[in-house]
Amino acid sequence: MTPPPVPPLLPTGEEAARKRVGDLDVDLPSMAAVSNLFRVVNAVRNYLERNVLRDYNLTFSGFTTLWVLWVMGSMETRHLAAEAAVTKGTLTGILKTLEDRDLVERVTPETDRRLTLVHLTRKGERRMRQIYPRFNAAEREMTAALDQQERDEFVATLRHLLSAIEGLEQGQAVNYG
Amino acid sequence: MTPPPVPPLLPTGEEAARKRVGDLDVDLPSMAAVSNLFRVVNAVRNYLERNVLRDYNLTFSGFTTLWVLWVMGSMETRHLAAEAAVTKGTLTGILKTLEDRDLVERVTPETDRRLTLVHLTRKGERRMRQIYPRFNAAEREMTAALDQQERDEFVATLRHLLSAIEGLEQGQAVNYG
DNA sequence: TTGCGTTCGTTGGGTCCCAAACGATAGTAT
DNA sequence: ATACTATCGTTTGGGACCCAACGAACGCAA
Repeated sequence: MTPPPVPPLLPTGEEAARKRVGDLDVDLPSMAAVSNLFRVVNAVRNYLERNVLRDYNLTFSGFTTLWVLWVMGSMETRHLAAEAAVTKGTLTGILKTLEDRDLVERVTPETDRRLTLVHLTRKGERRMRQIYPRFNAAEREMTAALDQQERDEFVATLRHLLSAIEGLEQGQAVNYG
Repeated sequence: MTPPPVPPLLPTGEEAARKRVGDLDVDLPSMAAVSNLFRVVNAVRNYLERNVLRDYNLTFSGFTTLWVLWVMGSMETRHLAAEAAVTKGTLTGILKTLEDRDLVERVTPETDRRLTLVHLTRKGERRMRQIYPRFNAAEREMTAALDQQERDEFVATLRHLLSAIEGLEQGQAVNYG
């Protein structure tokens, strides 16, 4: 375990980026916002997967899907996909995995045989009651560095961004359908 | 194209979540921070992929990889993986795709045949000069809703979160290696 | 009732993603 | 020289992800 011969590369590469694109007409603040956003999300997802979800053999997407069902109740596939922010095709695979583990069930209603109603099994609900407290505790650990005001402003900005981007997508909407 | 018979579900499900977990001892603000963070990133990634990257047949990961090479110059696989925030194994696949498209090259240096040095081809560099202005323009569109102060505070909070999470991971570090 | 367009969830193909195991290479201590 | 050990990038296996194409089921009009 010898120390590396050279100092580690800049973690974010931001300084290098500023120099490289300096001659182009680049908006650096928006670059910083987007690239740091992705860094944070990677860190958050990895932290949750490695410290919580791993113990229950669940992926982040699997957890999200179970969470939506737990919070909002049984729902049809396309709505579930929209809530979990994945396409219907992706959700098919996720549900297959969860169904193999007996955490969810798929039912075709007789009133319209095109549909599929998804709901949590008993086991799925029990599992969520175990996991969620730990998941939320990890969320709290990660955001503990922010005081109340900074955290509230952060959430407000996230909502602000979300509605702005949805506005940009008008007419060519992301449909997850 | 008939309108849906019922109003769309709450996009974030936050209200429903508050009711569902109300009896548990849950930290709602951190839940809001994390879940909105993921929503925003999904929206940002989708917007960039559909409006910019798609025209060049590039995935988000492929673009990120090219961007790091473009900005920071040729580098060895493990460093590139760390910069792009993926594991070495993942990067192997990404590089295979990019190499098939003649955008990057892999070279084994004679001084140490365990290593692989990755660099952009001429075509790869030309491609980046085409794409990046459009990519950055899209970044600017998405963050245009934020005034300068809000944007700066947002970036500061992102950095704050990043270092906090890295602190939590001490000793069981994520090392993309 | 027989078409015909629409709306479902699923499938297939290509890519990405991680963790773990692996083979090749290099360094080091006998 | 010869093991031992550490360090590379790659491979493997399970899963997630999108898009586009699809078949089954539905609804409505001719």
